[in-house]
Amino acid sequence: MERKRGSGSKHVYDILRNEILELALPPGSPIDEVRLAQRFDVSRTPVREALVKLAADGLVENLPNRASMVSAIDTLNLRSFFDALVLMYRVTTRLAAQHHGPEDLTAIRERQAEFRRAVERQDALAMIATNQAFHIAIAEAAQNGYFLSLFSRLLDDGRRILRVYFGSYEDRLPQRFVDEHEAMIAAIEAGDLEEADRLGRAHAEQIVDQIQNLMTLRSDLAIDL
Amino acid sequence: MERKRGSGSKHVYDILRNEILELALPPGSPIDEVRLAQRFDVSRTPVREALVKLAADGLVENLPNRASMVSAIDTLNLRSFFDALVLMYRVTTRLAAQHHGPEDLTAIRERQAEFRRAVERQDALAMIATNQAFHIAIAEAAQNGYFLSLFSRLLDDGRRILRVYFGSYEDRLPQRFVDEHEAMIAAIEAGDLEEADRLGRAHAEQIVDQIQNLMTLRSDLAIDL
DNA sequence: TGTATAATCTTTGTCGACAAAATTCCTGGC
DNA sequence: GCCAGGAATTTTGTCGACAAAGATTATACA
Repeated sequence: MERKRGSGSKHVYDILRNEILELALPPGSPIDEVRLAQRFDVSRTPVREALVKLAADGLVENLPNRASMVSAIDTLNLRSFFDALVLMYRVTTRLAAQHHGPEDLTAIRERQAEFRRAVERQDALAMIATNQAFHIAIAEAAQNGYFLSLFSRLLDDGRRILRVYFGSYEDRLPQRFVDEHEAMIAAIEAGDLEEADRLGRAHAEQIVDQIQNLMTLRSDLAIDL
Repeated sequence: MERKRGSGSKHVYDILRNEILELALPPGSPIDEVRLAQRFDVSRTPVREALVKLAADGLVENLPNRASMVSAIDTLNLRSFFDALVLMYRVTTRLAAQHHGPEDLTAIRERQAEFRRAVERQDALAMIATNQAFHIAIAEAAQNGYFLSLFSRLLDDGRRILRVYFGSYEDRLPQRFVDEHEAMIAAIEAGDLEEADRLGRAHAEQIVDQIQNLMTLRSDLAIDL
């Protein structure tokens, strides 16, 4: 099984990235380059390249002369995270209303249909994933690479935060999200910037409130905000 | 001249990054790994690691099986850049007013003093650098890593854009900037969120307008907005 | 002469190896 | 029994080398 030249590093990067986001590699766990090299049947060089990229993404920390570690969640400041998340929800929805093209809308609607199906069959993991894809589609319609990259990073961090604090995902995203998504699509299609902004903000703040409520309920896991 | 173990990659990264931002390496120019390795008297391994990091910063593009290139400016969307820049000016100034500590203010004031001196002696390059440092200090006072990293990237891109379009820096930042900076400091110190936001926005939009004015004047260099 | 094809050269992606740094384990002393 | 110091092991950072992919040059043919 020969792999194509140049794909080694990317392959390792993709797999590792996914395992970190899925918490198969828990935060704080050390990363052994040699073991990874054996596992993927490559040398240490592409493994190290993948680790450098993951460090740039903020998913691993690269201590000098020491083993790399999956970046810990407690280094994430939750207040910063919520502030940035709300702002990016707002601005991507607003700019999508301003700059979207017709093909953007079809992509957004497809993601929304997938999200709706996940909600209907009460598949919590799929809800997280499809909700994320829905908002990434909106961010792509906003046609601003700066906001897209920050938003992507925020949603990735959010996945890890949710899984760390509410590991089992027993809490389901409500039907209400489906309706809010529909309203956002309508505002984007209508090109109503203010309404899109308002909906994005309300949607984001509802998510933040929900997370914070769960956190106060589980005060044993509480961390300083 | 033995260099310390582990510093090789970082050394190459720092030098290259600075040369890219200073346009000593112009956008679009190819990067030869072997030549860099010889120049820095290291092997290709740390050079490649530095290039991967720079690619993550968006400063170089890494084409598979082809030479890496300094990322071209025309891939930057100026509208996106301006949108993101204005928003980050606003939000960092606002959050600095909300979350700053006393040591943040002294750091901000130091940067402002350096900026004032640069304006007084009409040192254009120093103006750019100290103005950037001033706003980074504000962003650090805002205590939000997400916004800080995006803002840093935006200011770096801004340096390259300015140098590409107005290579000689003959245009000087006006005294007015010094006064606006003072007003921002006062609002931050007073904890006046709305005023800080308003000043940040006005400051940013003035900068954007100034750049756009220069661009229309030099329509020969005009690109699509 | 211009173009397509083949041979050659250059440059990247990957590998195994080695040395430095860190970690672990062992030994000796209290 | 516990701690300190040092040896041995493990793991990282760097290196030189080789093969594959791309770029370049040379060649054959129309």
